[in-house]
Amino acid sequence: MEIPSKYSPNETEDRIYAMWLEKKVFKSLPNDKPAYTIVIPPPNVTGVLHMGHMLNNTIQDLLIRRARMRGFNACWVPGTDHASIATEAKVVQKLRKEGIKKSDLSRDAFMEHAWEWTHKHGGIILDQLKKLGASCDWDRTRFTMDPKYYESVIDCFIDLHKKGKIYRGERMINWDPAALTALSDEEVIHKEIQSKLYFLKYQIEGTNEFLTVATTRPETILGDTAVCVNPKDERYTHLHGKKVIVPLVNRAVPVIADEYVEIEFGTGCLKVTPAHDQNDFMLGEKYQLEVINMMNADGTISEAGGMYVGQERFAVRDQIAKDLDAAGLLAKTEEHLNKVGYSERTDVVIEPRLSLQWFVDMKDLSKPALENVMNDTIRFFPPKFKNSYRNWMENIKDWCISRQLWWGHRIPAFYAPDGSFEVAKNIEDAVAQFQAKGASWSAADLKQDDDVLDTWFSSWLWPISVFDGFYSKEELDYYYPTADLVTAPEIMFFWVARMIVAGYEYVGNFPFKNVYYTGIVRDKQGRKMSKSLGNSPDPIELMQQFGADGVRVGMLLSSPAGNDLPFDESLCEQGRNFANKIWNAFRLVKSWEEKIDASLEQPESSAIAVKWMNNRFEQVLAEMEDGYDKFRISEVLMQTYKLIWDDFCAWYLEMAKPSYGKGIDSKTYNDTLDIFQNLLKVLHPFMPFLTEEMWQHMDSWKSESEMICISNWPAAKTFDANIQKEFEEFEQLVTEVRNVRKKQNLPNKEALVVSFMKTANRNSSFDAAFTHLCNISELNEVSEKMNPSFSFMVNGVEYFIPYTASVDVEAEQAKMKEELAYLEGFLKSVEAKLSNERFVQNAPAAVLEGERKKQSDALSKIAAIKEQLG
RNA sequence: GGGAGUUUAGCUCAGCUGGUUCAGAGCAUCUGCCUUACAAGCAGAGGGUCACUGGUUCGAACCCAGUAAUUCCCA
Repeated sequence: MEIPSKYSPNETEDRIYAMWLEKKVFKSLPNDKPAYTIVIPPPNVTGVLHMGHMLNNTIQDLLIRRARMRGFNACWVPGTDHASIATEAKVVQKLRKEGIKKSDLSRDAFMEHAWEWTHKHGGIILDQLKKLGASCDWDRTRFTMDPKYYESVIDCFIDLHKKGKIYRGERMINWDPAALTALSDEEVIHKEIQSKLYFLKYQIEGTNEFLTVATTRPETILGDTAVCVNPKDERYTHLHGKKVIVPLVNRAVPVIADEYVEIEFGTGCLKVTPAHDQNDFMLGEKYQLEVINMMNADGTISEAGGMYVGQERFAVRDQIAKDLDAAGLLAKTEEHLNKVGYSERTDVVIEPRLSLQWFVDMKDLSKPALENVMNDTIRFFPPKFKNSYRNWMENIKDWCISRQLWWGHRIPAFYAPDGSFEVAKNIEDAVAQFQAKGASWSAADLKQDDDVLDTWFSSWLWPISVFDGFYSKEELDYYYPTADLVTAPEIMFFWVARMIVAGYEYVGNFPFKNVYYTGIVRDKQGRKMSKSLGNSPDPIELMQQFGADGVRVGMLLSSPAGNDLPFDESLCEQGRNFANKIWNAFRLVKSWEEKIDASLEQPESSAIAVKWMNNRFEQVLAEMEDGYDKFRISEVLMQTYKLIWDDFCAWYLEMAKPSYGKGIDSKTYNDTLDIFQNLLKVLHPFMPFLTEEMWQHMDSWKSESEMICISNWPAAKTFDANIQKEFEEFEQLVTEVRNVRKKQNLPNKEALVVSFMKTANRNSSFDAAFTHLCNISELNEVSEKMNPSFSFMVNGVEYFIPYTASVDVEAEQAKMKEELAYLEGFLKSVEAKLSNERFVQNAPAAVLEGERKKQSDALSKIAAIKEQLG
């Protein structure tokens, strides 16, 4: 059979993936085997695959594939998130293009559009994951708005409300005046903005004196109800208890004193607008200040403002500055670098706003979640994230869960005309509950809350609800807790922490054992990859160019847990090259099939090669298992890479390769197949397509297991560190000989004679491999130095290769002198150490011994060079 | 403003208990090679004041303090 010299992933990957699906190898149902479960961080239902997903899902696939091969019942649950605000924004945008305004639609009509949009664009991302090779159990695909999932979210709300953990209250929230909804803190992006600091003059009541107050938002004076100074600020002590007149508005407000005010900032005086600033609200509650809400939901000035009514907030800011200036009440303005909150979705400036919202009281709920991360019941990788987790959980605030949107889980609260309400699963239950309390409202009287729940209020149940855990214990008991969660550190608070909270609250156990935090994928300039910057490559195109395996390797080559990944296409190129390298190793071994000569004995050089390679495999396997335990994925990949490229291809295959025109003995051939098979197994999680393709080409492998993805992971055996040590000497020897060849321009075809000085303890175990690999015609033991010749020392044994005519003797001697000088300097430093009494007294024996060995090695090398120089 | 990191070769990173795993890896670079699996390759080589300053120690990339640069999270 003809195998092309270049591996072409495009012809392979779809075929292999189709085979896996057809054989249902990713399917999982509870059985006798131990479960190993991962739930996917559900991407936005209408989203498309970006590089962050690629990284994330490659890691998950790797973990799940390895687990599957290690004999676990591996279950990777895929699914998507309804992404309330993002999806609704897209639907609104699409409708607008069609000339339809959301406000003209009924809720039901809008929902129809939203579902239509979801069905049209939903699931694209899941198909893209298949290209990547993701071995999810696709039959389990879940969506956070599936009927059963929906129900669990509503039941959770009702339950927490019953427990008194959910309440309704007036709070300062982040208001998006464009989307007309409250946002969670996490949906607000703080940007540094060059703005102005306005210095406003407040007349002190009953005097002609003025107090100057600095503010970035002069329009909010319409809502001022106090001015605050620091009690320690001596400049203003005389004003405590006095009143000042708000400029233009002419309202008299008290001067209050609170430590909150920073003496250094501005003039040290703070205007207090309780309705329009989080901290001012706090001051307002503390000092019982009047609350004037001077702004409408859309960001225009309200009736309560009294002036500029109906005008837009930023227009008023400019206007009021002019008017203040005209009235002589604007002392000055300064440039000021200010942090301003913007809406993640609409990119408008957030308005702090008082409003009635639903909250979850997190204080008690979060306790087990904090404790069990800190005590490593749930382990974070890398562990440094425990610090910020603790910081957040210890200062946790109540969670605002209502959103003024339609796309999502509608809050199950039913209001009576008198404003009283009941939380119930449906309107019938609500009527019954009202009646139980003696209120005889009928269904027609009641109105359900218009708002929906924060998306995270559904996704925090993900590890439970994907198994219908609220309604059936069967699957939950088997699959939960899951093994690993792979996600980005940015959503540690709004997702990871809350899943842990929900896990303890509803299952009484943690949702996952390990959390692996990936880094952020950045471009070469260190910028985060984003659609708006247009600096993100299209993952699908990348996979077409380099193959899914190449891209997987590229992503993992440089991404230790928690570290950002500076993405560069050259990494994928490296991955592709690696695939090709293995492919060609396969071609070589495959070609031996026809060269087997049963009459041949295994040559000694091959026997040692097999022995060493098997030993090497065990050694690296042990290192890899250790790396996996610590989630040091990129290190494991690099170990695998070097094991295959360097150890197997560069050394083993070269040693085992029959000489030109010769056949191969069947023992070496079979040993090589066994070695190759193990290598492919440990490589499979990284490069599933390539390894499966090769597996399918080799009948003897297929007879062990139909497919590599369900074959058995190699069991760890012991290894002999001595063999590796001997190999390293051999490696050095080969390199020295190659250098000599290079110096003389001697091609490998020409055989060489190598001599070595008779020594008692020279190890000869690799001699056969040495003569085979380096084309040595004679390897002689001599008792006298050979001159003139190249000489070098490997582990205390001196080797000689006679000069041929073309050697530049002068240059050789100059080089030797250089080395001599270096060795003498080295010796001096070692001897200085050894003559230091305190070192000799304090250093451990092993260190001392090492230093003495350095000394004796250096001495013998120096002697050898001196002799060579004559 | 509060908190958490990071700084080692041109790039991306290892370096675990202070000492032979101690200055390393991959990529990139340079020099030879179309050598009968692979030029997407082979063989070899060069490359670092371990951010800076001080301290502890017989001994510091590693521990301590300070400085600088930088990233992230929170307000």
